[in-house]
Amino acid sequence: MSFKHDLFSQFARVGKALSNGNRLEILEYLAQTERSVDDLAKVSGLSVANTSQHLQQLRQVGLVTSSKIGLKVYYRIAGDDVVNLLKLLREVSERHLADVNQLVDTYLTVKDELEPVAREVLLERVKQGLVTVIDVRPTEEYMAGHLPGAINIPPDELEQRLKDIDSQQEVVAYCRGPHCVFSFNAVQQLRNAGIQASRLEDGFPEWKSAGLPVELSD
Amino acid sequence: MSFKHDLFSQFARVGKALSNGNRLEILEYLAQTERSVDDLAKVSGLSVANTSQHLQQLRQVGLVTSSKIGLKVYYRIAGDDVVNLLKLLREVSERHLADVNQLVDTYLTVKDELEPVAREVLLERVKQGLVTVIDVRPTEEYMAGHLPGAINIPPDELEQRLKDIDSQQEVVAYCRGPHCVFSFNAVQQLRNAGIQASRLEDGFPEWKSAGLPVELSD
DNA sequence: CTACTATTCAATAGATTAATTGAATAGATA
DNA sequence: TATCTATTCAATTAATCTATTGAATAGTAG
Repeated sequence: MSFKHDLFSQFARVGKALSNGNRLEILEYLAQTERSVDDLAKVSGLSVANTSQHLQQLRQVGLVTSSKIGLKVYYRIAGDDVVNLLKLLREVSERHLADVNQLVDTYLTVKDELEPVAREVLLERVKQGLVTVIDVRPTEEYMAGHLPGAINIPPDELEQRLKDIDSQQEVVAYCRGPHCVFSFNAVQQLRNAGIQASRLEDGFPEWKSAGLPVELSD
Repeated sequence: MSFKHDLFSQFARVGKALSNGNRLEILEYLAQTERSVDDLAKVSGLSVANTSQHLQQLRQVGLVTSSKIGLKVYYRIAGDDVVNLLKLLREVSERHLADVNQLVDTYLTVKDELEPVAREVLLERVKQGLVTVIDVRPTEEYMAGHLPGAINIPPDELEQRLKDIDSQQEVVAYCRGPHCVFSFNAVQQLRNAGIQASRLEDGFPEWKSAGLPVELSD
């Protein structure tokens, strides 16, 4: 039964692309916005050659696409289904791998108290002007797309900008994904400042891939 | 940033479990029903020791669970989320890997003509008694769970049982999953016999994990 | 044309993986 | 108790993977 064997081998190629932590990290960066190779090398901390090789592997199985503009080669995620696959991979890991929960519990100690906000609920409250949404990702990622009405406060600017935030209103923070530490820290800081704050359950890529409205900056 | 690194490494462990065709095949068998090690070795064509090692890898990342009953160790899929992950892995592969489409086109030449039936549509028509549903998997898999009202006709029995099928009624066939050849072949045979036949879009595991009703035989 | 930048290519060493083989173990049966 | 069965363990080989290094290539700018 060669067909069955060949077919599973093909599916396994995609699994293999997801079998390395550095590639998964690169995919998370690309889920925020397209980036060039050395841009990705910088944020991931890998060498340029190594980053390039990982990107080529991802491209070979169709998880990312690329195009050359001038000197630079820009890579981007191939589609929303890839974002969904990554989301499900994280969820399955979290549900079935004890080590993941242990890590989350160790590093994100505030997590249990946080009760993340669901996407649909947030959208309604944003429309009614009842909530301030802050995007705690780096500005370049915010610029490439963010939640409607969200204001951008990168992690290192939060402290000095606390005074600009309406302390009477509820604040919801989000960043790259459900395990991105930026939003956990932000919520912690906001609460310490006496502001009612909570975290969005997922990050920007999941919001976007769910087909919810997205705003661009130029 | 050790947390981020460690977390992606954990997710990568699950990816790694999905990075081998034989393991994916084993997971598909387990998605039908729980099975013992040498049972799986037989259906997959792998050696027992090799099968055992693959199963241990799957268990280590929580994709399957096991329990020993008497001499035998029975393995089963850890949850519906694992079935969904496999489904999405297949879909992403099919959408982004040209090789998959080429394989499907080569081996399942009838595919384009088939227009698979959607699950919800089928459920309605089954309730109204408008359609005969046949499960073309091996009997042991059928026994462990099948669509409501489906009759079991394993591939090698179809020819001799063609005369038992009401040729006035529409027939829908399904098997292990969207790429399982049994149902393609069955539809072909049925059509050649002048029966109006089509394929269910997915297989039994996807039906079950979608929360749709399932019937058991004893 | 030359120098520079961003990316890819090619070769390499060390680590990991898959499958095989044969032995070890746990539980059932005679 | 001795034997049989199902599974796991341990050791091995060949193949593959990751990251590093330095060179090659394509495009840009002076």
